[in-house]
Amino acid sequence: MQQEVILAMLAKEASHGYELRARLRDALGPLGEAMNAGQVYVTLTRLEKAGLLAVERSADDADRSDRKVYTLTPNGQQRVTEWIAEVSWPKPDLAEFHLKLIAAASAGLADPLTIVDTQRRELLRRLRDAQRAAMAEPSRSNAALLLEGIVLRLQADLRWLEACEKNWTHRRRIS
Amino acid sequence: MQQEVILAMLAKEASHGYELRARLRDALGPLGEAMNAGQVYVTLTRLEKAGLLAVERSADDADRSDRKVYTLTPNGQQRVTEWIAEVSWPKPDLAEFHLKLIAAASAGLADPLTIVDTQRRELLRRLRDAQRAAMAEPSRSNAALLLEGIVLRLQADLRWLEACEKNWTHRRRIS
DNA sequence: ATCCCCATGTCTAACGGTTATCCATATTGC
DNA sequence: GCAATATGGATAACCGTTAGACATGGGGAT
Repeated sequence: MQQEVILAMLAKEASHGYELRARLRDALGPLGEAMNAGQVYVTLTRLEKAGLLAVERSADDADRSDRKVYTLTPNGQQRVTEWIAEVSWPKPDLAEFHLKLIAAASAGLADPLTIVDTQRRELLRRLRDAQRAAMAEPSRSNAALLLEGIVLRLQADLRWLEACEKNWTHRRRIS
Repeated sequence: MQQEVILAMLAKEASHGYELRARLRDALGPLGEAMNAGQVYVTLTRLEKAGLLAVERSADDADRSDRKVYTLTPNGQQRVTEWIAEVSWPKPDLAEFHLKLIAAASAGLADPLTIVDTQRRELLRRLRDAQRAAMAEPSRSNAALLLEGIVLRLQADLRWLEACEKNWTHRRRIS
């Protein structure tokens, strides 16, 4: 959970930490299930220390003044604005699997083709799950859109596994 | 850099930390450029503390006995074996961008379609870079294979951006 | 010979994301 | 009434990453 996501959610309205988590889960659909509240609070605490948000005592829950409402500071607001204008994308994370194949082969630990095959089965299973989940969501909803991205990702990764299979098959022939 | 990758590389042969990094970089091609040695040493230290590898004083460099050679312990060997048999895949990481769009729209910070457009340009640039890099690598090499995966990934993500554009265009019409 | 740069090799503090678990209070269902 | 659940908060620890520091030796330029 990137810090800026939390800040951006607070740009709309101040919230309790728990409420923030609920809003994030709502936006993520099934993919937000695994998000735990501890994560949100850790991030909120760090952001507060950095002066990007402030804590107010809840006014709404008159009999529960121990409840915190988190709200952006001007610095926090500015950070959100900057973030919106920034362009970034997650770093590719295929290296671990790639290195697994290489290490397994070079150390004689396993047949890379077997590893690829097993992985393919898992990705196919995940693909089916994601497609099923997407169809269960309302059309054009936030969750459906995100799941669509996951589906496309998995399809691309499966194509890469095909390429891995070909590559390692060829190497096996050579050696 | 996942711990098990380090362990698996050591399954082939014991190495200096710096040597390990070189071997990893070799396997990753251009994508390994950013990997710094500090990262490897942090991981090696943690693994040593966990009893998965041991340190021996370098015998090869007779006049440089302060050099360390890292080698697997039996527990480390076992962990590698287990890892090879495990099936996992990186968690999807499209949520941050997705939430950026949602937050920007709901807090009135920016037009999601503008964000998508800007991001698309960036991904296209990265795609060209990756394709160019792939062509510069020897055919069927480790680096070429990994770059192929990156290319496929970027293509999938661009497709998702198309879907995002459609989705948010439709929402704009509705509201 | 001396100096500087680079390569090999090692180390470390800090940041940020994640996870598991704990605590507190109020509400709901049996 | 009691247990389970929901709302709300907190924290230690782990792990990957990053930036930067340090040490030694070799090679090239002066």
